[in-house]
Amino acid sequence: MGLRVFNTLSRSVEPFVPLDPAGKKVGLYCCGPTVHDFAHIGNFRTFVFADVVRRYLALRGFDVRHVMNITDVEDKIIRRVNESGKSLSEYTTEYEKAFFNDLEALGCLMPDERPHATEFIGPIIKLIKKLEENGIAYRAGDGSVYFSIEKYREAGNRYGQLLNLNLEEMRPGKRVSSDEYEKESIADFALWKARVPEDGEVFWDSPWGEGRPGWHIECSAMSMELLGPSFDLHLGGEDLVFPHHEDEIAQSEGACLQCDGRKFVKYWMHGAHLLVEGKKMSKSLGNFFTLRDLLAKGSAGREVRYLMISAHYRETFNFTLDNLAGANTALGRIDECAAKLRELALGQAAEPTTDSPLITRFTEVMDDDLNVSAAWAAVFDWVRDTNRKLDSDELTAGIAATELANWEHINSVLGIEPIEEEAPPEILALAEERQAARKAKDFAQSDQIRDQLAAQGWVVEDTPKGPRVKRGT
RNA sequence: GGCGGGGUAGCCAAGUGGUAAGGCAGGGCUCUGCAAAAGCUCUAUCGCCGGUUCGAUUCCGGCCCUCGCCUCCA
Repeated sequence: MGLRVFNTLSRSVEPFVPLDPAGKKVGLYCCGPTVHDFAHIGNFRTFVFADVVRRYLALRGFDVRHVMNITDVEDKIIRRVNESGKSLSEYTTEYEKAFFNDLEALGCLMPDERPHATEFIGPIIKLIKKLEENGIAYRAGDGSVYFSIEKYREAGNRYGQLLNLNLEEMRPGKRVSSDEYEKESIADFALWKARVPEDGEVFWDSPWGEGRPGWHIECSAMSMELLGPSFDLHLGGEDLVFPHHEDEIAQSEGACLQCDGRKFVKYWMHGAHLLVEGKKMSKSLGNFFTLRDLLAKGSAGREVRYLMISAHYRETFNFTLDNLAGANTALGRIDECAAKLRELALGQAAEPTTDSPLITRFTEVMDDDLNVSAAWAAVFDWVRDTNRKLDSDELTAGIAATELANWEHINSVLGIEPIEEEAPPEILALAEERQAARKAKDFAQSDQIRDQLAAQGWVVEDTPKGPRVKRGT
């Protein structure tokens, strides 16, 4: 059995078979952040999810090309740019930098491509022109260009592939009724927005005059430009299913760059949102967190990551500060176990044994639509089992090296950076001094030294083989 | 109003037609000069009510609660 994933297109779990005839290359696109502010932990759940997908595909032997776009032009950004008096790029660069810092702190691998919307104005225009040629895009009185869902349907396409849509029954929301765009139908969406005074200096020339791209078209243009008109995986948060992803399909398939029977995207995967303390994050509830908020409270990025991938990606996850505090303990057990194996292995190198229970079980549950919860259960069962063997001296250096390699193999997916720090000489000297005091049964002295070490952030453990010093409180 | 997820121990969270993984927190024990670490061990009848079944937490129906989407949104 190979990897199986839930595809939003079919609303079912399907075997994952890449488009590449050789079954090797996989194109993966994940809608990235809009850099108008610091991203919050809810945003990051999606990006960590994408990172796990990418890493697991790699472990499964696929050659993944991971693309994550940066939306660096849209309404909110333009408003803030005008308020701040900065230029567009001055403004967005700051948040983009913060975003990638946070992404790294969360143990995410850098996406292979990180395209900016503003760098793809050419391909965006080209795509809109194609839609115009196909009679699916039209110009409105205000100079903007819209996508006509009616024309798209008349051309034999289906609008509403990712969800059941009943446009006639749609309840017009506040935003729609107050909408002053001159579009023909309420469901139509902007491909190109004509320049208005509020846009300030943010605009580009186009065949339709000065303006800027609509939001949905950016992703269609960037993904197809970098991954081709038909690619394997498109990820994003569940809220993007409609309209963003549905519109991406419409634009891309409406442009007919893959009208040879292929689809724009073969598998759509959506990550569920997270709640904080059982509630939707909101500033007034005091449960709105960015990653830097949590780091400032003393959490480590890997603890946040662990929590984010402790639950299945399709389930709403309840993020609590209590559980975040416990993540440190849980990860510490893994560190501890790995550190003991490392000591025992004495630097001996080993290859992972793919038939080990740990790897077999891990792969089996991850193949089943990425059941990370079950994967963690496999990890912790392995930790307990390994500790037991360690305690009873059952492991040889060679086996320890292999077990360590096995863990590192699956950790290439979990992405939990080990915390390891060599104790500096003065700390080791103190530990030796304490050991001497213990030998002399001067426990008052040895305990005093232990407190001294603790004050400097080091914990000393007395094992049958002598004292061990490690980081801790 | 339409559509779609959920409700499993103090918290988080897997899973299954044959009485329930894992993590955190908590209790007991072993080890230890004391600790720490580690190990062992204890703590749930799976929202409510019916139905199907030899047997349901798992299937069906109803109800209650909760979350999301319905053109800002990860």
